Order: sequence, then structure tokens, then C-alpha cells
Amino acid sequence: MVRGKIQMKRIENTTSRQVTFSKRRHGLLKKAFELSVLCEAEVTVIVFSQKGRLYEFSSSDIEEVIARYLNQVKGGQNNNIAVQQYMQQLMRGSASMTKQIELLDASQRKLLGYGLSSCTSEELQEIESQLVRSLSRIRAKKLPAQGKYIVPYRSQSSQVSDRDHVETELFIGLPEMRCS
Amino acid sequence: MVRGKIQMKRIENTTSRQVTFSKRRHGLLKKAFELSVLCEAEVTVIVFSQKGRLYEFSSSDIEEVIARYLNQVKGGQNNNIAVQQYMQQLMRGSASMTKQIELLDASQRKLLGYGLSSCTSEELQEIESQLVRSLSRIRAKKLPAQGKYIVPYRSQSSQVSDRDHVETELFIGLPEMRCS
DNA sequence: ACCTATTCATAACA
DNA sequence: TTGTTATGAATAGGT
Repeated sequence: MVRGKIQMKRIENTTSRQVTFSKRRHGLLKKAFELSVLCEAEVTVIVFSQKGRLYEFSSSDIEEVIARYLNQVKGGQNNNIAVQQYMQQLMRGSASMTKQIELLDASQRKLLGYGLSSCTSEELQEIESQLVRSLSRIRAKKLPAQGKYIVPYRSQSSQVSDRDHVETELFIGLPEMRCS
Repeated sequence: MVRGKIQMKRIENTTSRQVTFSKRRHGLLKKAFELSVLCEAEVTVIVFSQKGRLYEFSSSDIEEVIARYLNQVKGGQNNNIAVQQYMQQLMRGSASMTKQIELLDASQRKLLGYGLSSCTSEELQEIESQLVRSLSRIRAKKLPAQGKYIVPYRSQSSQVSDRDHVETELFIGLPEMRCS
């Protein structure tokens, strides 16, 4: 490819083949690394030289990648199908729980008064109303004798929709293994 | 590397990350092919995108390469072990996320004024203080011109420890598989 | 998906 | 082998 591009076939001269192997191998592993970093991908490269010497790069544990590959491609000749399905459930469950955690985390932060920049004024209003109601509840709990509805301060509207109320009903637990 | 070289770190912009992933993935597989042809080497590349999509190149049967790799590296134990370990990681991750969700959920419920029966009066006090601070923050946000520290009502102590503050720093993501 | 201005990778050479 | 360099390839940003 330089100084007269080379043919895409085996380099016959042993010396230059070895030199090229060394240089291009280096380039390949470098590019694999870059791809994994830039794009947050899981990249594994395995190279055996003619003489059987092993070179490798893996952005994460190589056996994880292999397991994942075997899992995805040959849906389990060594591994039985039930294990496959269970594993996929686990992975789906992980993704869904990750999402739940993100949602809970975001709404919690808002209840704590952080991360409000992204809120519309309606959202702010609803959060405030929710906080006021929470305060009301907790004060009722603290001072059960002094009346049940102490609402310290309420600005503007007293009408609050349920639109952005935090949803706390969650499915919690490991995904079940359902083998039919 | 072009028109202002890029930093070797995750590309934040989703679109350009995907474009770059596509281009560089192509380049990587091409180079792998060329290396295998020019130098008569056995080359395997496995790539998983962030979304779990699989891309691969292998100059010879990939499972032979994998078998050869496993054979050379870990003296030929069966790769079922890798699958097992990966699954265990997934399960541990699920359990840990389940716990995180439970904690977040419980603290959220308390902030919303539910599930307070189990709280000691100290806890109640701290939740109330937290709510008051949250209200203060949100009102400061709503009415930035009217002063920053509108605290509507404060009962009893103004001293609040950090003991039960909700922890919102979380590890979010799929568990990684770490085979020793 | 297609274009280029650039940077990168590398074949030949020393 | 290791280093240099001229040149072809890869590709980031833009369209």
C-alpha cells in the first residue's frame, strides 16, 4: 500500500512477511483498542502467527467475550438451552433494573432538590406540592395529637395532577427461570 | 485523526459515536482480513457493540480459534466454565441491583411520606429537615428573584446529621465478568 | 451516504 | 532489527 501498493496475497519473501506481520499486527491491536475506547465496544482480537505464537487484545476479559460469543452464536450445544434462556433473562433483567435505578435516582434527586435545571415550571410546581404533602404527612406522624392536617405553606395552585408522581411500585427480584 | 485529531476517549455524542463505530469497525475487520492473507496468520476479531450486537471476522473457523486459544491459555478446561462464571456475575449483579432498588425505593417512599411507621422519631426529624431543605431549594429555583433562602417553617431542631441522607451515587450498568 | 482535508499506517529502504 | 520516509489508507467532520 505504500511505494507501490502490494497485492493482497501471501507475501512470499519470508523476511518481509515477518516484518509486515509484526507491523500490521501492532496496527491491528492498536485499532482494536481505539475502537473499544472511542465507541465503548467490547473488542477482542486473537492472532496466531504461522509458528503458532499467540497475540491478543481484549478490551475486557477475553473469556467473557468468548462466553458471550458462544452464547450468542451457537445457542448452546455445550450449554443447554435452559441455561441460555436463563442467561438472557438475567441480561434483560439487568437492563431493566438499570433503567429503574436511573429513574428512581433521577426522581429522588429532584425530591432532594437537586438536578432541577431540566424541570419545567410545572414540574417544579408538582415537586413542590409533593414535598408539601410529604411534610404534611410526616408532621402528622410526628404530632399525632395536634391535628392531622398541618400544612405549613402552600404557594399558588392547590391542584396537582398525578402525572409526574414518582412510581414506586416495582418488580423486584431476580428474573425467574421459565423453562417450558 | 482528521480535521483536528480526536481524543482517545469515549465519544460522547451518540450519533458520531455510532458513525465512528461503523467506520472503524469496518476498518478493523478489513485490516484483520489483510493481516491473515498477507502473513498467513490465523486472525479472529469479535466485536460487541454497546447494544450487544455482534460483529466478527475470522480467517478460519472461529470456534477452532477459540478452542485453540482456550487450549493454549488455560490448558484446555472446558469453556462451559466461562459461561458459568459469566452467569454468576450476572446473578450477583442482579442481586446487587435489586438491593439498590429496594434501598432507593424505601428512601423514596419515606420522602413521599409513606412507610414511616418503622421510623424512629430521630429519623422522622431528619426526613422532615431534608424535606424542608428540598422545599427551600425548589422555591429558590422557582423564585430566584425573591431571595434564595425561603424556609417556610421549621420545627424544633435545626441540627441535622448526614446519617440517613439518601445516597444517590450508584454504579449503573451490567455487571462485568471477571474471570480470574 | 458521500466528500475531502488531514492524520495515520506502512512498504520499501537504510 | 530498528528507524526513516514517501505514499497509500483510514477517517472526523461536514454536507
